[in-house]
Amino acid sequence: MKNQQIAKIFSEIAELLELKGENMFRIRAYQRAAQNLDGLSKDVSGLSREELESIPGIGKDLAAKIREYLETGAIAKHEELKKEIPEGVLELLSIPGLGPKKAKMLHEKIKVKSIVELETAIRQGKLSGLPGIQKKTVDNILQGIELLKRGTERRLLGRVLPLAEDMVRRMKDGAPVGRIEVAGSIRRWKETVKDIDILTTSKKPEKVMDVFVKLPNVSRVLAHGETKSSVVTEDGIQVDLRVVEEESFGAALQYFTGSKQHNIKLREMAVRAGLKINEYGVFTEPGGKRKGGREEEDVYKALKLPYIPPELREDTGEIEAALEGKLPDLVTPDEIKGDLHVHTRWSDGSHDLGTIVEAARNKGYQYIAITDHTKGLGVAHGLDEKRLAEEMRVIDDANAKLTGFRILKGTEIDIRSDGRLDLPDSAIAALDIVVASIHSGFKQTQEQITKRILSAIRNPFVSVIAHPTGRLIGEREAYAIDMDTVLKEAAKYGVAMEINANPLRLDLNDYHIKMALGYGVPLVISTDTHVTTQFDFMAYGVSVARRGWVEKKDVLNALPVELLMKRLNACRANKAKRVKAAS
DNA sequence: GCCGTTTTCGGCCCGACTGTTTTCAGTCG
Repeated sequence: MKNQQIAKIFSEIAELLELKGENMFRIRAYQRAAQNLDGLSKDVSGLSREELESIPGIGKDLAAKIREYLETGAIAKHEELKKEIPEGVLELLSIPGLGPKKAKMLHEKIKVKSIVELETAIRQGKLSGLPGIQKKTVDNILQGIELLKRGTERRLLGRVLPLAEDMVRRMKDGAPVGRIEVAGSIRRWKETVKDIDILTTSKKPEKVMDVFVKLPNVSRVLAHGETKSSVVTEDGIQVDLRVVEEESFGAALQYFTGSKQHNIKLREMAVRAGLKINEYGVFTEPGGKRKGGREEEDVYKALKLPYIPPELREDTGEIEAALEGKLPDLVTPDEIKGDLHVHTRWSDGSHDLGTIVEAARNKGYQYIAITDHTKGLGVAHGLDEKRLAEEMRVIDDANAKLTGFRILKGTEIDIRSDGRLDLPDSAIAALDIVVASIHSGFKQTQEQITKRILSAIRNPFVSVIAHPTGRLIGEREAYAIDMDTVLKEAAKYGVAMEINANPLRLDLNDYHIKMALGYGVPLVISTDTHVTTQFDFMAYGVSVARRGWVEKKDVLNALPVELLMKRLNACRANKAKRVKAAS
């Protein structure tokens, strides 16, 4: 798909125009178009001129530019701008606190063309005497450069969420706060986040702010105001705190949860309905009469919309669905009845069966599937045919002593680099569930990888494909997989795709999940637990599922155990029939 | 540059904090 490439060029054009000081609405038009292209599920290369222009934010001119790129591989306007403004000047915009106006001025007055050059210029004192720049501004730029060097990349939700919750706890303990909640992309459960947004109410805002900027893990205070403060923690994460009145808490929570695009669309709707929405509430316009804002629902109600859960607020069709009364009834954590991907000490897990079962029962589950690795994974003490059979006998014994809980007999079978499974069919035929996944040959071509997964899907006993892209967020790229082909095949055979709940994996991701639902592929949400505490990863898995518009009916492990077994057996029967028909 | 059941022209989401200013521009979210 060329969408992302074109989106990138559009946003670069926007930045270049900013540096030129062009009309800001024109700049916004490019930014908006870039965002919409980035989130578009259809490939633009197949679209006609009319279809292009029907994309929100794309008009005659930008449609022509998209076609220009598709035909020539470049956009003339973009190339011209790049000639005018050296590439390094763009990089100045990435310095926090330094925007287009100052970057432009620095480039024009002292010919700075990169961050390195800017640093040198500062050390040589070349910035003194420039209009609007005094010592404080110079200090801020230097600190901004430091911040940038320490890494401003997006961080794993699984790392940041616990930090955010910890800060909320400390604020509750040490400051006179009323309602307090984490907002921003954390609340939308985005897989990676840039900063932490916390929102609270208080009768003594100044006191709250004083406590906040002095929290023990704060290393720098960026802003310290009456209602808004920003700090950077020792880990280099920015945390913003806002204090609002009780009557505004809902509106503020809605506002600071975002996404930006979602909110802009709501506000545009509000303007058309003669209303004004800001972080303090919903107001009539003109007149300014308050129509609500204490609760988040007030905002949606004012626009005659049902409540839209945070995970859906990405402006990817949720507002349109809400208008039509077609919002999904999203799956919830307490609808999950069991975990279908769990390891024990038999392979690379940390606990014996008893400990794992006890932890699962404490989570309130009705069942788990034990899915230890197979022999191909030597490092994980993978099981051969004989040990797998032994493990299954142990599980049978354990089941005989359990009431109200069932251990499903399973395995996470390795899909070898040649595409064959790691154990013969005879070894896995009697299992309740077979989860297949790739652990080697990540560098293979898309054709090879896809072929391996397809052959696993067609195996008569495989019922789930685990962590289907193999990515480790921020550490390892997904392998080259033709997801479209894989999902179609999975739908055909009734094989489920896993949403791996480990915050480092989270694949399928929200985008692929939507694709899977479109093809009618069954889903499972599993934690891939190796240590009992990892059962708690389920919250991440369910949230990604929700971001992918998943309902309870789409999730196999939201079924009670009898129905789950029925589905798994039906999948096998279906495969057997297909194999017979083919022969 | 986009967009329209007020408009094909004239709007375009909205507010807080900082620093350098004597009333506001720049930046951010």
